Amino acid sequence: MPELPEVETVVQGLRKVLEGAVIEQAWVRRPDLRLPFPKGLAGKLKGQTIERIARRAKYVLCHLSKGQVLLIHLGMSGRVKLGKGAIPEGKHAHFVIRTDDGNWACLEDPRRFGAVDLIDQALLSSHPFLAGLGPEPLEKDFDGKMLHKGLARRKGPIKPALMDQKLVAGIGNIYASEALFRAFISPLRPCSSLTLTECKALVRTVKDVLAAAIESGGSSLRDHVRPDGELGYFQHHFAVYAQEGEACPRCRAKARILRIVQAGRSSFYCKRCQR
DNA sequence: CCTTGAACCTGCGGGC
DNA sequence: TGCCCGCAGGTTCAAG
Repeated sequence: MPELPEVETVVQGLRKVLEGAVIEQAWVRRPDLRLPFPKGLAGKLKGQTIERIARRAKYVLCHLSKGQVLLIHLGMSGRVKLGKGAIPEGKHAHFVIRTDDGNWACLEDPRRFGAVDLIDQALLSSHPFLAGLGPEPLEKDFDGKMLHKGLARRKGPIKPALMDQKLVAGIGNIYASEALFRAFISPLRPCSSLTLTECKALVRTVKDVLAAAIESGGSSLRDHVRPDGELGYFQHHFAVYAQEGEACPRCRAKARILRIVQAGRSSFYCKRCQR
């Protein structure tokens, strides 16, 4: 499910219910996600207060009272559900915590590309998942100048580069296509050919599309629901993603949305509007 | 270094 | 109905 907007939506949902609560019990049902669960995780979580929940790129970071951080990555198909009362038993309910006020949070992940780790706060930024991540796209340090410099000596096309978490962290397959469409830039354009003006425009559209998606509660495709069970609805605003064969929303009937494969992922664009 | 492609795993929808 | 194929929001590792 999750690119930055979806993860941000998850974080916002979890905050309301979990921040300030004490973990009364935790269960690891199936430990073999992409990264094996840390040994003794359930026991280590028991009794800790969830002080603050944050996001870095596509990672959920639950800061705990003993100076530790519970890191959650949702992979491709992960979701977090919240509830009260009976603990969920589903086949893909791999990890559950229950708080002292009777709420539970459950990580479900059919494809098991997700990961959970528990790390000391002091070691957070050097954790293998987080070290080397580029700037947050919604922060000020992601700007046209920085992007232009970052692209200057890259060889390949812009679209896979936008998804490179070392360049800028949090953009995935949906929002890369959407941001490029809004900036009228072809996904095939060589990175080094983008002018500073185009980089500024692209930074603007990346920020705009991510902010708009967060505002809409993220995109609900196959798996993604918000922790409260509500659906995000940004998928109804896709201009190009998964719109192959549809009329381009900008030039209308004059061109249809194309699907191509780049670095093994689908890209969607309008050949007429994006140069 | 940099880039691409395959691999990880399950589920769903389409075509036959 | 059932089977086979392609496809899916991410990351990482090997190979070129």
